[in-house]
Amino acid sequence: MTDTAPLRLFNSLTRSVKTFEPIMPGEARVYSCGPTVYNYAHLGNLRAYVFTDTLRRTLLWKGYDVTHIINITDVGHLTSDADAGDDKMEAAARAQAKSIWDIAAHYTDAFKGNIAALNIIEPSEWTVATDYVPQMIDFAKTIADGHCYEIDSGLYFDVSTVPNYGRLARSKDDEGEGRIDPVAGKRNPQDFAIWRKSAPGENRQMEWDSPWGKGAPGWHLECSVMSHAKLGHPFDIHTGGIDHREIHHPNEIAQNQAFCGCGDTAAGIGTDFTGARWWMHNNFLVDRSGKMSKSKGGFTTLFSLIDAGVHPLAYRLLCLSAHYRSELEFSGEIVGAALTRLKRMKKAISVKLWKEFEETGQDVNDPAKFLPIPFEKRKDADITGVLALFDAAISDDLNTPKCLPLLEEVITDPTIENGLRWHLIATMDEVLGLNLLKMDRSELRIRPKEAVYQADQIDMALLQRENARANKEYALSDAIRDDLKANGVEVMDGDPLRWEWAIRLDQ
RNA sequence: GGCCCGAUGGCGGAGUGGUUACGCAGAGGACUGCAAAUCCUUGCACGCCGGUUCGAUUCCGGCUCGGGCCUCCA
Repeated sequence: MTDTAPLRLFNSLTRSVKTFEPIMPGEARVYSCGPTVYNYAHLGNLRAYVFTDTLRRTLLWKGYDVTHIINITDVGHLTSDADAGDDKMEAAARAQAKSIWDIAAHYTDAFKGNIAALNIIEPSEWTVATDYVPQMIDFAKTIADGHCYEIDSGLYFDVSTVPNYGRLARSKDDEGEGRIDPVAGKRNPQDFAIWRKSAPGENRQMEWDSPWGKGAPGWHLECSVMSHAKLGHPFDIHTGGIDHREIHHPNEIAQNQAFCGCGDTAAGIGTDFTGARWWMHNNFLVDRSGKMSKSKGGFTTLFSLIDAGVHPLAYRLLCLSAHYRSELEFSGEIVGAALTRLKRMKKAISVKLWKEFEETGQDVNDPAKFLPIPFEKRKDADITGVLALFDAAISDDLNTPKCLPLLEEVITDPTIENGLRWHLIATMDEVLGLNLLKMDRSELRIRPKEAVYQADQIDMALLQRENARANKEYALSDAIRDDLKANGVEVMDGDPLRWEWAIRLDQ
């Protein structure tokens, strides 16, 4: 932390960039709102975790000891409107005729698979909402008196009992002309459910006994409870999608204020108490019709990208090519451009590695050459100045789009000696997570689901073509190449990889 | 209806009061039997109207268009 630039981060509370100061020196405690596991994550959802991972990696890069929690929401999310709809999990279970627990397990596994495919570092711990129901009930008991009131549908939080409600959202108190009919009995339009009672005669797969009757916790409760249980309040940074800035996080803050009993200013904390010092929000992935969202349907998953022959890390690169606070456009063409960019980076590296091997006989895969420059030696090692620029860019509120050209410069600059080059790439890739050195280039060549040929068939055809070329039978060799091309295979004679899938990305 | 954000070259996307982002695509060249891949070179921009300024893509105001939130959402 002494030898790198001060880390400056945007805080949604103040809508400004400030130098990050941890509560405990050398430590950073981070909580990220995780997925509701009633369906597959779409690419827009995943952008949030690439952002969070960039934050995590940057903190590690700067020497912080990071504790990072991501929750899995397997209870409490409603399908629709003001607190009266189905639970999303229950609805999905019914639709698929499965146990709600099976639904949760299936989509949780799928999500974790996506996380791994994107080279996102696993959190220190995944917290699962249903594991914390007793703690949620305890939390609710603590705040019930003085902050909550009971009506037929459940226990509600009265937002007028905490100071400065909604300041994160910058919302106004006058509600205008909402599109949703208010729930009968609520004191304020913004009041939200802490505990939702099961309706009489309703048979839910997930319900618990509570002082307010059988039912399930409200969605906002879990994040307050799990962040408090795992990180303590206040912790350093709370992350989430920008949509949470308006409802979920203000509600979480209100709960935290009520639980802490500390009102707006907690003694000894030195800042307005919200439960976290920093609230950070990533912007949306959008397409021509607007933001991607689960409830809108027709979304793109990482799985469908892979089926089209796009490596997940191309999507990661796409995310890194824009600032996390900017909207990012998505289309097949756009992610295809990112894939091309990633493949070129990988190729430049692997070609240089191979040349180095031919010249010096050094093991191409020697792990020692791929080690990042130790934190305390980064300044000395940075004879090119490029590492300082990289540090400045990432320290400027995680400006990854500015980092990428610096990485590309390190990869291609002929004046950088290879030994240093590998260490510089490894050092930068600690933050960017593109797995540039250890992964083999051929791993980026993903067979599209619709592909006709198998790899061994292609090898066979290329062998025949080589024979034809050796005999100067160019009509035959060209015919083989044309056939491959017609079936989505590009022949690349001058490339050690020899051939590549042609990616067809519509839309 | 209320609140908020954005508008950069063909596409994506940084940034800046006066000098290159960068990537993808395109063009030219090298290489190749011809291509592809790769390498080199290269053209292309700051929504509209006013204002401030010696000078604005960058600051201010208005307009137009697009998007988000107000309901579950990353």
